[in-house]
Amino acid sequence: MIDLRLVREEPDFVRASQAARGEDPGTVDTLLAADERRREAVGRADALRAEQKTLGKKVSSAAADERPSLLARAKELSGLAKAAEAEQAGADVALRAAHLAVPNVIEHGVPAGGEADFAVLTEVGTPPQFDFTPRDHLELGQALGAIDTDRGAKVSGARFYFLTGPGALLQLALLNMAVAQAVESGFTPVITPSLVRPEVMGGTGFLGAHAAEIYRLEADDLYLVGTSEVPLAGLHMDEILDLSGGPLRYAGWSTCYRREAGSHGKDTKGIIRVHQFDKVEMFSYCDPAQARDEHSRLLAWEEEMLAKVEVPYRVVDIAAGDLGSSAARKLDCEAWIPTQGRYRELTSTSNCTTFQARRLNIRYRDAAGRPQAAATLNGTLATTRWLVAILENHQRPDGSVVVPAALRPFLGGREVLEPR
RNA sequence: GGAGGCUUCGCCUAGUCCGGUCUAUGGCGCCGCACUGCUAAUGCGGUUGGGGUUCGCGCCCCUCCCGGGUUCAAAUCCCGGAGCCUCCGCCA
Repeated sequence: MIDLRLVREEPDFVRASQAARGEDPGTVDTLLAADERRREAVGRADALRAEQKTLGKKVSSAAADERPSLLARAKELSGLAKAAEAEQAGADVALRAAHLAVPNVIEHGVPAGGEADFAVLTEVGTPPQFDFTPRDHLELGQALGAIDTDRGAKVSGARFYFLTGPGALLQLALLNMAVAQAVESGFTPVITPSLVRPEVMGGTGFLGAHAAEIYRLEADDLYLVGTSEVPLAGLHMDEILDLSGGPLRYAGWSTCYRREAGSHGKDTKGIIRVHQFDKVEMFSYCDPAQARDEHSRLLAWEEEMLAKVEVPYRVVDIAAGDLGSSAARKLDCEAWIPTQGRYRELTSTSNCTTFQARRLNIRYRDAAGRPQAAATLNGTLATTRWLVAILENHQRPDGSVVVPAALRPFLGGREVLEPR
């Protein structure tokens, strides 16, 4: 939810954000009207309740002969107050709905437009030139005995896989390296639940337009998370945090589940787009005034990881229409995938400002000691998909794969993965 | 799966049987002031959160896990739900 004060005081600012997202600026006016109606309703109900309360108190102390008339008045007021309360409840519901319908206000500088309108901020490294025909990650993975998608499909269906032998070890090495970096950088490592309650999933903003992406366990009314951002955001739900010592930073390790509804036919081969994968995710709670700086730091930590695996990548500024409801700005790092001849997303860091925190009731005390909505941010440190970039970029003519130096300590010192 | 207990203003806690003066008790912590020639002790005062209104002081409403109900009136009575804990059973 966005800040209602901002909507009241600078509606044009919010309308402009909606326009950049390609969404209806009219939702802002709907919200303003709902806000106005609610405040009127609250005023009426409060006044009636106050009157009813004082009268009710008189009843207990009234003389016997005054009681009947007092009770009659009280009863009448009670009815009026109930009606006003019902009206207020209706106005509350309407406001909430209008409030939830407005996505986060974009950060200044975010490119307007849709999926194709991203801006490339930087490119790092150069795509490798092979003097042989490079193999794709699946071919490499199969030869190494690292990836088994056939049996993944047999056991669980399309978009499932087994990581075996060196594949399993490589993923563990990568994720462990991510955790090690996070801990060194001051993050608290966390292994999170993968199933969350509806209010947590909803609070993070995932039950809106992308609800079809999410697995739901109907028998238990729980959702499988698509990222540990969800449980990490829920971690401090309904709490008032002490941020006086700087941001609270967590590095979550979890398995992630995605239905990939609507992506039929895309990336059907290998492990680029799968229903289940593992991820180490950074999550930060901070003072909203520091959120922009924190976003830069998260990006820097992502780039540090990408440097360690030695793959060429670029950083893109995602356009407003492609942000998702919670993010004010989203920066993706995309790695070069040789056999596709293009860059693919490996990391994504979002500044959600106070949007998620308002929904989840996560606050901190400002300098004056007043509770205020905190800012939340997240960013990827490593995922299963990284194996694709590592395998393809570091392959050699014989199908072996060189392990990036930084990763070797996490792989028992192995320098090369050899085909079986 | 079965049985029982618990949930109160940051933390702990009184109050719930028997509805109104609960405008919720006390302790810890925190803040302010006073005092003692030190920031220690002591005393006094303040300290839930949300909302409405106001230039402001302030005033008002809501808030005793959540949602309904009874009543002029609910922390308190009734119904439903959630979470936590204990024990039994089952499984690992």
